[in-house]
Amino acid sequence: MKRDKPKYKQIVDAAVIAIAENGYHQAQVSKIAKEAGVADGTIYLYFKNKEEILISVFREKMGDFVEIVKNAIKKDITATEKLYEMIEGHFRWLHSDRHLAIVTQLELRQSNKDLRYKINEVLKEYLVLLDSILKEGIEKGEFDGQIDIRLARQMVFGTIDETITSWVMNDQKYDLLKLAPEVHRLILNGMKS
Amino acid sequence: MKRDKPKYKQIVDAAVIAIAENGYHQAQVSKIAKEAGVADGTIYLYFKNKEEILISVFREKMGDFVEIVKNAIKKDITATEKLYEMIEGHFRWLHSDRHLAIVTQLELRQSNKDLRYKINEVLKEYLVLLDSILKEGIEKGEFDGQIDIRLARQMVFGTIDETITSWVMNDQKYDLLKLAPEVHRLILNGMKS
Amino acid sequence: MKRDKPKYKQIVDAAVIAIAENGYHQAQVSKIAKEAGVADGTIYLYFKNKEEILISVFREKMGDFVEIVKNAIKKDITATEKLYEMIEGHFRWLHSDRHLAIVTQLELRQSNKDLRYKINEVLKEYLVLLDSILKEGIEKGEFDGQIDIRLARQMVFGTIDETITSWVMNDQKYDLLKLAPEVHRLILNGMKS
Amino acid sequence: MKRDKPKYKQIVDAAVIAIAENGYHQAQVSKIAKEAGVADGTIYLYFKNKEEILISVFREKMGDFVEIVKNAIKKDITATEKLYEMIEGHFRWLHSDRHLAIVTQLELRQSNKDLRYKINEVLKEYLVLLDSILKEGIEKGEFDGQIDIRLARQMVFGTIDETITSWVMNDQKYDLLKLAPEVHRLILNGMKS
DNA sequence: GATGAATGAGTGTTCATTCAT
DNA sequence: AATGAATGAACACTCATTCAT
Repeated sequence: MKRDKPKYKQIVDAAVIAIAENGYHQAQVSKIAKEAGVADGTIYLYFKNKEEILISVFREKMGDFVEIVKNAIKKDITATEKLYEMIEGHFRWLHSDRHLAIVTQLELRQSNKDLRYKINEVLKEYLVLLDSILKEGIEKGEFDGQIDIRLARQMVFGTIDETITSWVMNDQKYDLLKLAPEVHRLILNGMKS
Repeated sequence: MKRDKPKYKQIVDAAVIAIAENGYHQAQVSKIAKEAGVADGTIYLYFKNKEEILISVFREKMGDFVEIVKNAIKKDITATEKLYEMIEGHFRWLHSDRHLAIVTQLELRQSNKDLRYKINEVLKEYLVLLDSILKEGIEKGEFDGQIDIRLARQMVFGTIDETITSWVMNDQKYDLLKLAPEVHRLILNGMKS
Repeated sequence: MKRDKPKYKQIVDAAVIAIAENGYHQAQVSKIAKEAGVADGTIYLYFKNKEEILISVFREKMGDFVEIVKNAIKKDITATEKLYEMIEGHFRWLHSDRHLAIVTQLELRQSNKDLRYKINEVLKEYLVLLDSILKEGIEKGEFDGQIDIRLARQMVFGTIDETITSWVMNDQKYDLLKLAPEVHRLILNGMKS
Repeated sequence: MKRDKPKYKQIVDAAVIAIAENGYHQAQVSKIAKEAGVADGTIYLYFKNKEEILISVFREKMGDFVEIVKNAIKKDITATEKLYEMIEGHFRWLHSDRHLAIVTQLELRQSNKDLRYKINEVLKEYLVLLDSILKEGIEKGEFDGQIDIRLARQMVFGTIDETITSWVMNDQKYDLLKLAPEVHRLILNGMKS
């Protein structure tokens, strides 16, 4: 691997832009290469094939975000607060990179099952962190001890993901970050009056 | 349109099976035609192009389900109960057709952005019903008057969708229907103890 | 298989011309299609892939020749005469098709090992016929009972093949057919005075 | 040219091994360089291009063998005996280098027409020696004065070549050297009883 | 002399759609 | 209405060669 070489990062970043601007199926290797300012063949000095570029996009970018969450979890705060940090961090992560938001929420989902399976592997690291927050909250009595962890995880992730996707499909025209408190509140208290 | 002709339905059903069994990208028009027992060219007497078949799959099948929900809403029950009927109905709908579940949760999401926008148009009818339940619940004081309808809708839909997708990705090996009460409870009360 | 359809033969013949005129590595599928007067995609209705075209070229054309030899062998003539018919038939076969001669003697030998292995399978049918002539000649006392059949076969085939290849490499500028009697004589009597 | 520098020979030897072990089309310049223990670019300090390496392989190795034959011809022996020395020498040459045998009999024949014409230029030196033996034999009355020198040459070379190729294709699993007397006998006396 | 990272031209194959029958 | 043979555009990847160091 040559992940430390500057061209590796250069190509990953170019892939995000090429996919966001042209769409998944129209982001040919030659377009990515052009965007990165390298020759087509150079791509293959850093990636085995096109799929490797795409999985790397997700792994590298998601990795940045997982780091943020990991740091938030280490803090001496309640599970409730950690959950907020996760939601807000997730929103902030994609809010700060319009292209990346389009790629993760819309384009990368068009990939074939093989690639999506690999993407899910990366996603698992995120879901494990979420689970640990949920477990901690239950242990500390902050969250309802009766809840099914798997269902709760699906509610949290499903709500966050759907919120971001809607924001992207609406051309990111409102402020995603401002929604964090209300999403947090809904997840914790539900809709009941 | 020739939606009433028997071959129209025949082709739509064949498309569901072809996609579920071969995957979105491997469900060529010729495979759908073979599954439907017609010639390739015949497809084009009933659909303008391949995209039309796929959008029809979603429209026809989703239509069946929307009818169910519409009937549930007419009943003289509380908004809370209507919400339960919707969740349970959604689960029951996909629980009763394994192929369709695979197609809506996994395969159709690989379609390009254009098709997905069109699918979302169809989905809107469903979301409008969901909104009406939410509004009714707020008016009747069952749901918190402070909630943002859009966010609440995204939580409900995101949670349901993620729950079903997880079930499909786990090869539908547990009983989806049994999860309805807990999902309903989580949405209403949240995770807080 | 669709070997009886006229387009099958049309494509095989086009391949011979395309390869002879452009060389093995420059005979792209698109060139063969153009020569055959069909679209590129049409090729794949009759052949699984490019290699299939090439092996078919050899099989179909070699088949024609093997038939000739089979008929010659049935005749009520001596093994010595049968051997002459084989040599003369081989020369006549390639003499009658300049393009095919170039393809079998020069171009097809550039194919990769896989393809050459398959070509050798076809060639085996020819060598079996040769062996049967040799055995018959030995039994009838026409040929030396001491000779090693395998070596004799290699001498006969090696001599014929080298003679034709030289003729092709010299741009087929002399009369190959006239060499048959002398080649026959050399094989039977050797060089000794 | 830099044929005397140690790296020149080093690269030629590496090419033989790389081609024999990987096949003609899989013997990339980078593989030859690696086998020779030099950088890719270094190859181009000694050879104009890849074709130059391959022609050098044939020239250098064939040259060794031609020397042997030249010495054999100088001896005070009959043309018949010289012919035997040539056959036996040819067999011995390739028998002593398994890699080289694969390269000359199988792999190098996959090269394009251009390269094969150049290889034939090198081969000519060998064929001239063969011709001189044939002429001497005729003059001395050992060989039939009626034979066509060119055809006789093609018989001798074709038989030897086909014999060696068969041996290589059979994974060199029998003793090639033992075949020399019988091949010699066949060429001289033919198959007739 | 030696290196090796970078280059970029070149091609077999698939499949949605058409149209003569 | 129905057929299915024919079409042809579109793209990831390899590898011989170069040249700045």
